[in-house]
Amino acid sequence: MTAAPADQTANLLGALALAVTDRVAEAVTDRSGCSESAAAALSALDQFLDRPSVDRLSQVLGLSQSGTVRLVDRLEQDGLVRRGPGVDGGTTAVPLTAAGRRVARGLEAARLQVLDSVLGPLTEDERHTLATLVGRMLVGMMREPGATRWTCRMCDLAACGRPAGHCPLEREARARYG
Amino acid sequence: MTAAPADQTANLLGALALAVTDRVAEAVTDRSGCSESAAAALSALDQFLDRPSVDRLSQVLGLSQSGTVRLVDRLEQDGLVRRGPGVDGGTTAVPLTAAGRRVARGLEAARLQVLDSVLGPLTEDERHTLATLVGRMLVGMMREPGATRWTCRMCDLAACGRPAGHCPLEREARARYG
DNA sequence: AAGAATGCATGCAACACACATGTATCTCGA
DNA sequence: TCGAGATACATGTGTGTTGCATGCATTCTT
Repeated sequence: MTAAPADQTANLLGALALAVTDRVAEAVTDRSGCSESAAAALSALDQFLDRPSVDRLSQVLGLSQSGTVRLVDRLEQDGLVRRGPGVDGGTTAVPLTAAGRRVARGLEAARLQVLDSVLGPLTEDERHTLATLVGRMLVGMMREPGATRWTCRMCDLAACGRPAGHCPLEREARARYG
Repeated sequence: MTAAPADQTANLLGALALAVTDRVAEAVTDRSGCSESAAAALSALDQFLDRPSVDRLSQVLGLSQSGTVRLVDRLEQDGLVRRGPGVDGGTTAVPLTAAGRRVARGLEAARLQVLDSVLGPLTEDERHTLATLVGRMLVGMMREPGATRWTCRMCDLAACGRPAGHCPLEREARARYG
């Protein structure tokens, strides 16, 4: 048995990333009945933003401003969000409706369930090891805040452990930018 | 410091998968100047198939048959593939042109470069550990051959070590289906 | 108070994709 | 050898998602 090629790990990582992203997207869109970007928007609205504006949402999702407006149009038409007055007159807030929050929660659960099943073959110890390595890679991929889109869109804040300071990205961000 | 939540690993895995997929897609489309599915098609045509037919391509990419026909239209229009007679009169072969192969190779290199940089923070030992864990997860995600789309689309066969029998998916497939 | 900047909305267009259908070729049985 | 069914590719049509350019309202700066 000859040595594995140097790039095998890289290749496997790419395959896993693609496969996992596919499965999550499939589960999430099946569960919520809405498109991928709509799902990402709902997830973000459920978690990231206090009083989410259209503009902020466009940053999180990496969509253009007009694209985000259309997306919000669709979500509003489906009764998942409603537009309201923002903090000042120039902005519009986009809070979730009760139905929207329900869909968002379901979609997050579906995501975590898929991810959990992917981790199925690993022991507890191995998961811990994996978490460490993945955290380091994610930290390495960090960019300045507000660069393009959130690397963490679709993240589950509670699961991530961010409030308790367990999220490696959050910790790194604190260390870098205070 | 309280214990990390049980789902943290799952969440980190999801974040990494999304981030990696994003970066790869960005690099690949920047490099090749074509869409994501076009890039996947070029990669597949460069590697997976002996005498690729439209139908087979649609299976690999998980596109509908008509969608694949349009995709091939575009690729042909860009001079990246050319349609030719297939093995029998009913089929059409879609080999890469020289230009197409060049683009495909560049795109694969861009992909591996991104993945390699993601692995940057890890030591050699850690990469080895990661490869083992990722391989196990991928095997766990396997489905019957011909299910929907290839989990390995965009894979680099040489990097994967498939010819030498290093690819965990290939090994598992052999064990299962001979 | 005037001008610049910011944020949201809309007209318009492009792109990728799916569904339904049409057409050509192959396969198999009588 | 002929015809029925299967297979594979192509095309008409419609839809959903996105971006660009632009218009308009509000806020900030000087």
